[in-house]
Amino acid sequence: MREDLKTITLVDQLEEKLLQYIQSSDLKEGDPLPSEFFFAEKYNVSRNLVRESLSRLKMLDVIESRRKRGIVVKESNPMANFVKVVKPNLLSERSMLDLIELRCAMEIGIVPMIFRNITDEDINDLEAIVNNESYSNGYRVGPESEAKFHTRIYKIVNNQVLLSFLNVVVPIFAYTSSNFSQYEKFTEELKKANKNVNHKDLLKHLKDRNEEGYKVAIEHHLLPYVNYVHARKQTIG
Amino acid sequence: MREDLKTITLVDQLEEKLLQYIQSSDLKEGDPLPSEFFFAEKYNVSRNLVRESLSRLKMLDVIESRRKRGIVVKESNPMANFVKVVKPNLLSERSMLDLIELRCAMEIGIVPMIFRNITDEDINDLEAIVNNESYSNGYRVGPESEAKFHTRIYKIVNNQVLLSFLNVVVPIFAYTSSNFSQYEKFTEELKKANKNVNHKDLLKHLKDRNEEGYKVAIEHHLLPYVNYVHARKQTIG
DNA sequence: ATAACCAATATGTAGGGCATAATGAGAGAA
DNA sequence: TTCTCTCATTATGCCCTACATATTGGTTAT
Repeated sequence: MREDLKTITLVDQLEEKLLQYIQSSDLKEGDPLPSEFFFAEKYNVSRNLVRESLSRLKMLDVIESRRKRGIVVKESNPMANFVKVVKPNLLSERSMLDLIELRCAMEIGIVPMIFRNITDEDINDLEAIVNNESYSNGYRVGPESEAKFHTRIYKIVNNQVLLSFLNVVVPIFAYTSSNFSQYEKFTEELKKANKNVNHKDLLKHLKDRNEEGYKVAIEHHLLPYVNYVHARKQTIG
Repeated sequence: MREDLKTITLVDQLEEKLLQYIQSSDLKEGDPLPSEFFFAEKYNVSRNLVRESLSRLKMLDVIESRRKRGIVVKESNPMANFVKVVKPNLLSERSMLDLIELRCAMEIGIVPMIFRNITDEDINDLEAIVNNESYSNGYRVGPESEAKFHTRIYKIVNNQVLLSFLNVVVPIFAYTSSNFSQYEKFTEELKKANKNVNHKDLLKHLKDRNEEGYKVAIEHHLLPYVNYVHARKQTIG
């Protein structure tokens, strides 16, 4: 019934106004904003509220403030600060599953871009990473190695937002594989079906510039996750 | 040189502490948090700073506050509030290109998930949407129709975060196609090469449950964007 | 026992005050 | 004139008090 008790406060409105002000005033990165006092007068609120609103924008990396220098506009990576709040403890399982699913989709979707950009240097770096991996505790490498390899892959695409996204989802993957019980089952099944693909296999396709082969391989590589997400979503509705 | 003048303030630290507090205290959605006064005492700061920190978390939808009721924890869609700040005016061209690229990758990557989930009801809805589209001003529909169709596609995947992501990037697409000059050139080229794919074509593949055909078609459908992004990135380095 | 009322409580907002650091102008020296 | 040092100015960072308001829960009255 009374779900909508969260009142829209002055700070909320002010935040909106300040955003509009910044957007409409055609400011570029590094340009200074008027002082807190100015906004307080302009919008007829106390300096406290202005500070609160600006504080929100600071967190989102829209602006940055320096003592006395005042506040300057920032052009930020829109995903960079996400990593602050997207933490396993604060997310519902549902959201985590969504994020895992998106990461898998992303990884498959960037294949054309990878093969458009890949250079010999990329191959060399990846080779070094793969040679350093240890499969000591089974056929699957640890989350750190996993992240290292895929981060390097993402770099080929030359997309900063994509890299930030990976930073966001890596903790989710780590959390999931160590906390969600039935998870291991899916990896086991894959192994038995002999469809398990490791980084060495992926690298081979990259070396051969074999886009189709890589695409199939990466789909298999991610299949345990996709299956897991699908199954869990069925369960929790 | 002196780029790093942005001092780490007490609010920044407090924000971190409060996040940790929330994460470590094992609170579920709807659970109340201690009062602002409590935190002020606990961390030896003024209530103002506590309010500022909490205000940031509110903006990120981690918490929600109600008069007197106090502050309660929220389990939010991690991407939902993004749409507030990811606005064309506040982004560098670079970030916009990154986002466009990611959206294309996403669209291609979710194809397996679409065909895993699709039902007759989905087909019917999509058919209604396509029949309502007007190609009056050329062979390409407007951004609204574009968004409508793809939103419905995304719904098939049953992924809330994905839908939010679409909300984030739609304004970017609209801004780009109306503000970035050489953009139209790429669409033109595609049309000439007779590779242009419209929603009707996509729908046909969905109807036929033809995953491979759809995959190829959606890649063609998005090719103008991908080419545009690639070309621009080459130009701006 | 139910209804009306009141006190306690926590957020929302205002405004004053002080510390500090960066800036720029003005004074003094070469 | 020009360079350097100093100081007033200014804007952010932080604290404190006070009050309005809305919700909650207990108390009183019927």
